[in-house]
Amino acid sequence: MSTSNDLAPLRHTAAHLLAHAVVDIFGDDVQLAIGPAIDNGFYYDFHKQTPFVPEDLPRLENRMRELIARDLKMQGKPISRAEAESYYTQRKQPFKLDILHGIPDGEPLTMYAIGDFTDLCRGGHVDSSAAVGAVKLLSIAGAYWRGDEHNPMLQRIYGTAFPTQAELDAYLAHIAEAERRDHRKLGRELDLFSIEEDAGAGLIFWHPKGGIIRRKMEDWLREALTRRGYDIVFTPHVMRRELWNTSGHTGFYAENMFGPMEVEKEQYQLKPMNCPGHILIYKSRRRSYRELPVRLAELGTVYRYERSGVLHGLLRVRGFTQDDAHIFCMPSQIEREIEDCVDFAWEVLRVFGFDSYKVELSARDPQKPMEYAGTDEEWARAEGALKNTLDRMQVPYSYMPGEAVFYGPKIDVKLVDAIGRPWQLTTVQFDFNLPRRFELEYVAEDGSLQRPLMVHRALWGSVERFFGVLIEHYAGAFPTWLAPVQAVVLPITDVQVPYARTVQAALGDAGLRVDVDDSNERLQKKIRNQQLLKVPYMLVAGKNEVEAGTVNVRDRSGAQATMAVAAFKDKLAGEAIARK
RNA sequence: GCCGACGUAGCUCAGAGGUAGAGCAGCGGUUUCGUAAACCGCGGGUCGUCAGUUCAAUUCUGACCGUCGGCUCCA
Repeated sequence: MSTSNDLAPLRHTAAHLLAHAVVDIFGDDVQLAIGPAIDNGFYYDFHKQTPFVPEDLPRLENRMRELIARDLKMQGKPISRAEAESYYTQRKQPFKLDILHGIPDGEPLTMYAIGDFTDLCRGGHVDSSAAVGAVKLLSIAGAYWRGDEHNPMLQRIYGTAFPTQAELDAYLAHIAEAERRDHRKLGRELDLFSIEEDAGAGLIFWHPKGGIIRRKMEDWLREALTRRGYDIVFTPHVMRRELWNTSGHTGFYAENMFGPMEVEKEQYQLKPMNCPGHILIYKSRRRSYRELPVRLAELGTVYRYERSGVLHGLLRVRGFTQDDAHIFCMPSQIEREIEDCVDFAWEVLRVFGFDSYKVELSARDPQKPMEYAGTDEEWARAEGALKNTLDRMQVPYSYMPGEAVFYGPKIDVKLVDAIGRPWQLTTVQFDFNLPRRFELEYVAEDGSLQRPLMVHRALWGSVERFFGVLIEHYAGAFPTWLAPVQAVVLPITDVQVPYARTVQAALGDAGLRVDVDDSNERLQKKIRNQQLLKVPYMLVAGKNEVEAGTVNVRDRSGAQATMAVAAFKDKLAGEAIARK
């Protein structure tokens, strides 16, 4: 299949055809803004007195198909700045004029014409409308001019285009698959979690089945943390606001914090981050170089104010638990620590069934050193440490200058899920800011006081978000070790219920999570119900099985095998231990 | 927060200015059944919340709460 890069010219042309269709149908009511190709298609922004309605999309789409069928040629013509200026002034197109004014003097300008539609455009088109092939308009949305909320709100129409209908259909099927996996839908259907209007937006309730999965995830994490030399800590959810003044969060992070609360005339603050808490533990006594690195880990629940419009299921919430850790170490130790963080990230990928990832190294913008905390030397050394580590581990990565946060450079790992979507979860960040603000130190070998390096690191990012990603990655069909119910015994008639109970007890004694479906339903219905709940194994128990002391095991794919109860117990326990 | 759409039973959804319906789920019963939906019956909604208009509102208007698609891809 073509990549989005190859498709950009085709989609850019499709955007022009969309604008053509909009002008055809709505005429002078619209002003044109901008219409680029994007990763999965294209959009065009318009300013229009009355908003587009969903019924407009098929009309516009049909019009676009007519234009495509006419095989219109795309023709570019150079134009002078003055000509462009008067062209758009005459036609009362303020956004086009704004674009024009943003183009540096001396750059050549081109007008691209296709059919009756002419647009100031940088170019990058296919030659004719016929090459656009198959189009589909997907949605209408509001978007600020130039993405700035102080600017007018425009009407954006999103669409996509492919050379052939078959490729378009494949893409639409992919979208449908993503909808099928939507963690919000599966979360309800599988009774994993909910968000309760009575409690407030962006706050997650973990139901018993979601709770089992979370506990299994956390059990694994705590084991891994311990194995890798982290110390697990717990810190308060509310701390004096003065602490957040010291850390600087009341300044640079104020936008994302819940408001202060007053207790006995003292201001307190719900924590948006765990770092100050860990720093207080570090500072609680004098530290020696002998005990470094200090690695403090916490499943730390934080609360952040997110604007109502950006909340999204488990992926964007207002209260969540970070799998957070802070590493305090000497410069000589830093590369080993970074390496372990990256290696830890690999372990996460492996354990949770991801086999693809991308790594980004975010550095500061060399043009604006003043906008960052920390000295040039610190930045050079930290970026060097990150680079060296990745190179030594032979990890391919993208170097992203200007993408670092103000307090230090970082490595981000984006994992790629079962249907190819990237998710940014793991982050490993240097912090030059907090050690200085809190005056962190340790006693060096020569007795002098030195400032430790501090690294923030999260693997899942947050338990909630990672859970959401896992639900979609597995499409709700969790591997045995995570599945809330690992097997369900299905007695065919009431007569087998006592036997089903003994099977349940035998497996339960081995620490396995097993239910019995003793409902008054036929076997077909029980199977259907459990299939919808995505239980890994169904154990059918009828007359034959009772007599033989076996169960007929049906897995989620529908495959069947009869085996002794003890044999199934070993199989299931083996999978649980192997985290399959 | 902003633009647009939406909010009717647990879920999916229909409906109309004169106080509501289906399927599934639930409950009761019949059936005792071999690998993705047996049959009969019953209960369940102050139609998101609060105001306003009206003889009358769940339906119209407004505010609020919440959900969904977007608001960083730059001629």
